[in-house]
Amino acid sequence: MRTELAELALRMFLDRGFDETTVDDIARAAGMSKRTFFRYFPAKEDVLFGGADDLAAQVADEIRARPAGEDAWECLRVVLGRWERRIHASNEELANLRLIESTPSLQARMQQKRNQLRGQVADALRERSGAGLDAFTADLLTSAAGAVLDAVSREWLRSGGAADRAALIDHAFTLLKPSARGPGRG
Amino acid sequence: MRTELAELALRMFLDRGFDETTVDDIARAAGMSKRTFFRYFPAKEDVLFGGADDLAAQVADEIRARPAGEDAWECLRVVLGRWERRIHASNEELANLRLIESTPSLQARMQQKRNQLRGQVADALRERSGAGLDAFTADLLTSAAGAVLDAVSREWLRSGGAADRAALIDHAFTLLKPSARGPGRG
DNA sequence: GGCAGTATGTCACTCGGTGACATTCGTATC
DNA sequence: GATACGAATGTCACCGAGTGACATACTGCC
Repeated sequence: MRTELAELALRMFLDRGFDETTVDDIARAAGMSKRTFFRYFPAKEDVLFGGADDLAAQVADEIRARPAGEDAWECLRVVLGRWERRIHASNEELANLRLIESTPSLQARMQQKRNQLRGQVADALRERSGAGLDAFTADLLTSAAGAVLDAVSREWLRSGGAADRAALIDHAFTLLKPSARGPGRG
Repeated sequence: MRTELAELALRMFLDRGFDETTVDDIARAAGMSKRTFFRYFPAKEDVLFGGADDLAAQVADEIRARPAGEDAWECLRVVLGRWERRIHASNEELANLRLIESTPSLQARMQQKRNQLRGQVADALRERSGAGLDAFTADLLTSAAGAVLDAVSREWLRSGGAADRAALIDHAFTLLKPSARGPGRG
């Protein structure tokens, strides 16, 4: 039900634009009232980010499942690389991303979701490595990883979907790999 | 006028909270109508980010003014370090940041502003170094720099304002310094 | 059949934001 | 000093996102 609603809404957004599509329009098209729509989704924007919370938990779990001795940055590269490949594999994702990128309120919601994810990942990263990783470093590394995904998404968008996301991610992670100094090992 | 309005609004936000303070409340307290408020600020959130646009332009200019031969990452570290020190020096900033961090819509607006800044900085970075920096790398470096500032802000907040921001920024920039491989020089 | 619980609809309301139009006010000009 | 003009402001009506309260189905269950 949530899924059907989400698909319908997405189609309407791509067709008319996000701001030009009223919640009432969506609800009517789905044969329900506006009030009911808001019982499925807390906000209009969330219709596009339905799976984000589950995803965050899943990613955090994958992080926790990595070997405790593994370098934190390497761990992020592996897990987020996999995630990225899983999520943005489909063709629809390009239109989807374009929609988000061209709609401020959607961009805002996306960043909020990503920040939640980042927090969970930072926690998972610290759990995984015992007391070997301070809060600041975990924050820094997850923020940097987010920056990588961000820049890659932008480049992918810029290339019209032609860019090799996996290669870009790999390259970016390599470029920003923390230089070993201080208690760097996680 | 904008400034007075901004100060009044901030006081009210800190006092009652952002969501609990109506635009009409602010306008009334300032002796004007709601409509007039919206002629000074395009949105309620913007009352806190009045200077952000000027600041972005200023930062971009500083970037452009750096020597063309300087390493891009070093350039970011210097300019953003200065900026950071200038902005967050005051005591009020702690309460301010706490307010933003605890209010989703303010956080969203802040990130939007920061992303605008990021874009301008990326452009400035590329202008500065002729054709020596591709769009993706500029995006990646500015995103990473943003990640640094983000993580530092969070740590500063976590420490209750006690942390040494300058030292943290320095440390973070050093940690994430791009390893020289490929056409790395900017 | 009656009963509880859940999904839904309806209604009224708040608040952020905007467009249209009237009004005021300071000021330059004749 | 009257006037005309433009900018700032107020008023009003409106839209759309959300929410709370309450009524009303539609289930399964005893």
